[in-house]
Amino acid sequence: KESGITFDEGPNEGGHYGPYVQSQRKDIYMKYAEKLIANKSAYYCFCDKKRLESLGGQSGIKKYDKHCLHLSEEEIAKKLANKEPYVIRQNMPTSGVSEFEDLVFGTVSIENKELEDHVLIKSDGFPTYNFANVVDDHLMNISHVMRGNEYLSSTPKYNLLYDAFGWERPKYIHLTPIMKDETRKLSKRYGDANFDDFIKKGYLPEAIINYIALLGWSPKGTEEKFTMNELIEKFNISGLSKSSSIFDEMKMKWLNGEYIKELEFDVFMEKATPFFDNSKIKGLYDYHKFGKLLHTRVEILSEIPEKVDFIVEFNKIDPDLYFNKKFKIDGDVAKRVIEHSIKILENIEDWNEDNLHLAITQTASELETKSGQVYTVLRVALTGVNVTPGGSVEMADILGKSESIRRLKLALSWL
RNA sequence: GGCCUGUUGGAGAAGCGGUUUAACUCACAUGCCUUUCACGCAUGCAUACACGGGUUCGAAUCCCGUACAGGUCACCA
Repeated sequence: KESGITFDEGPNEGGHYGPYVQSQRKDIYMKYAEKLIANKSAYYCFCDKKRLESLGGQSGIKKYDKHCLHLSEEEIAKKLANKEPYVIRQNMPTSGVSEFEDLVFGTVSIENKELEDHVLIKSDGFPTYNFANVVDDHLMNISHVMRGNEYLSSTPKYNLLYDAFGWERPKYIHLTPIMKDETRKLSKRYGDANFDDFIKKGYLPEAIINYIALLGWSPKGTEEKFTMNELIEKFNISGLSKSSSIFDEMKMKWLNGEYIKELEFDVFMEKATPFFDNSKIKGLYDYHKFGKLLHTRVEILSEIPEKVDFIVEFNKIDPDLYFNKKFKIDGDVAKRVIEHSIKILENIEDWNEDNLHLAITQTASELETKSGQVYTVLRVALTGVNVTPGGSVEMADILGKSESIRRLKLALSWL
């Protein structure tokens, strides 16, 4: 639901082809299995586990030997009457070739002798996936089957089932897996991040969907950023890839950043607030002011704490931090700038960005230096770090007048 | 092991026998912008089509083999 992917039919959605819960369809499967028995495409099998195990060669790979296919009508009737447990097996042809067209992989063919007489109905009366899948898809009017390509090699046996019923085969579209690296699938079972995890990390659902759509499929043009509606409109089977693709969080991150930048500021703040709450500025500094600065500086929301925590950690500043070649700043320059700035800043009555800019310009001109020098010195003096989101004016604005002055005086004492 | 399938730069990919000296995106690098960072803009990433044969006037594109990788071989889905 959160991803924006919806179903047309299902146990929760309803629809005209129910019931949609497999256990409620038990009778249906049995009825169809019996049709297959009637036309010799399937047969009862009474073999027990022990006999089945004895079939295994030294390699451990066994194939059912069609033993029960050759049971006589009377024997079958008798075993059935005795309530002997049974399964129903698909009767595979032993010669010839099965072929089908996959819309992605093209013609796929396999020799029928490779196929085994699989169980269709288990001894508990429930169908195997192999069988339910075919019966359900046909009864529910499925035209296209899209699924992971681990089903590619079992598709021929499903087709044989469609043929045995005289049903039209669906179109097949087998999709490649998303990999974590060259050899391993991205898998929740092995602790890889899933949709929920990415949401918790501050990814936007639209960005995740957009990125995932780009794995194993490529659009016609050179655009890559699409809304769900655009994806639906642009999607075409010919863009589907035959080889698997490796999940690259870096690119998803970039995409997410694009989505974040285009969020309305209010919406951004709404989503960002929980992450601000999780940072050290909670209850201390204005989220809104930091939000303005971080809107273009953050690719995923969970980066917020690490980008803002510095503001509360104000420790003794290493004089080397002031050193700046471009603006010709060293410890002495910093000292003079801070000293003079304090005097001017103390006179600001309305502490806002405009007035702060004016104060810095004034300081620079009175000191007969470039304003860049003042900006740079103050930024370091106010924060104690040399990389900040936003500059000295924004930092001073966030800190407020008294804290700014306090920090500048401290910074001065450390020089 | 048998069978099925795949293999274009670090990642996603376009390309479907000839204007390909192989698009585009991310990552990376550099420059511009700039009070740092980021955004934005520009440029680059030292000629990368798994390898070997073949077909062809011409192959990343067709065929064969090899290597590597994945899938499958359940009374699981």
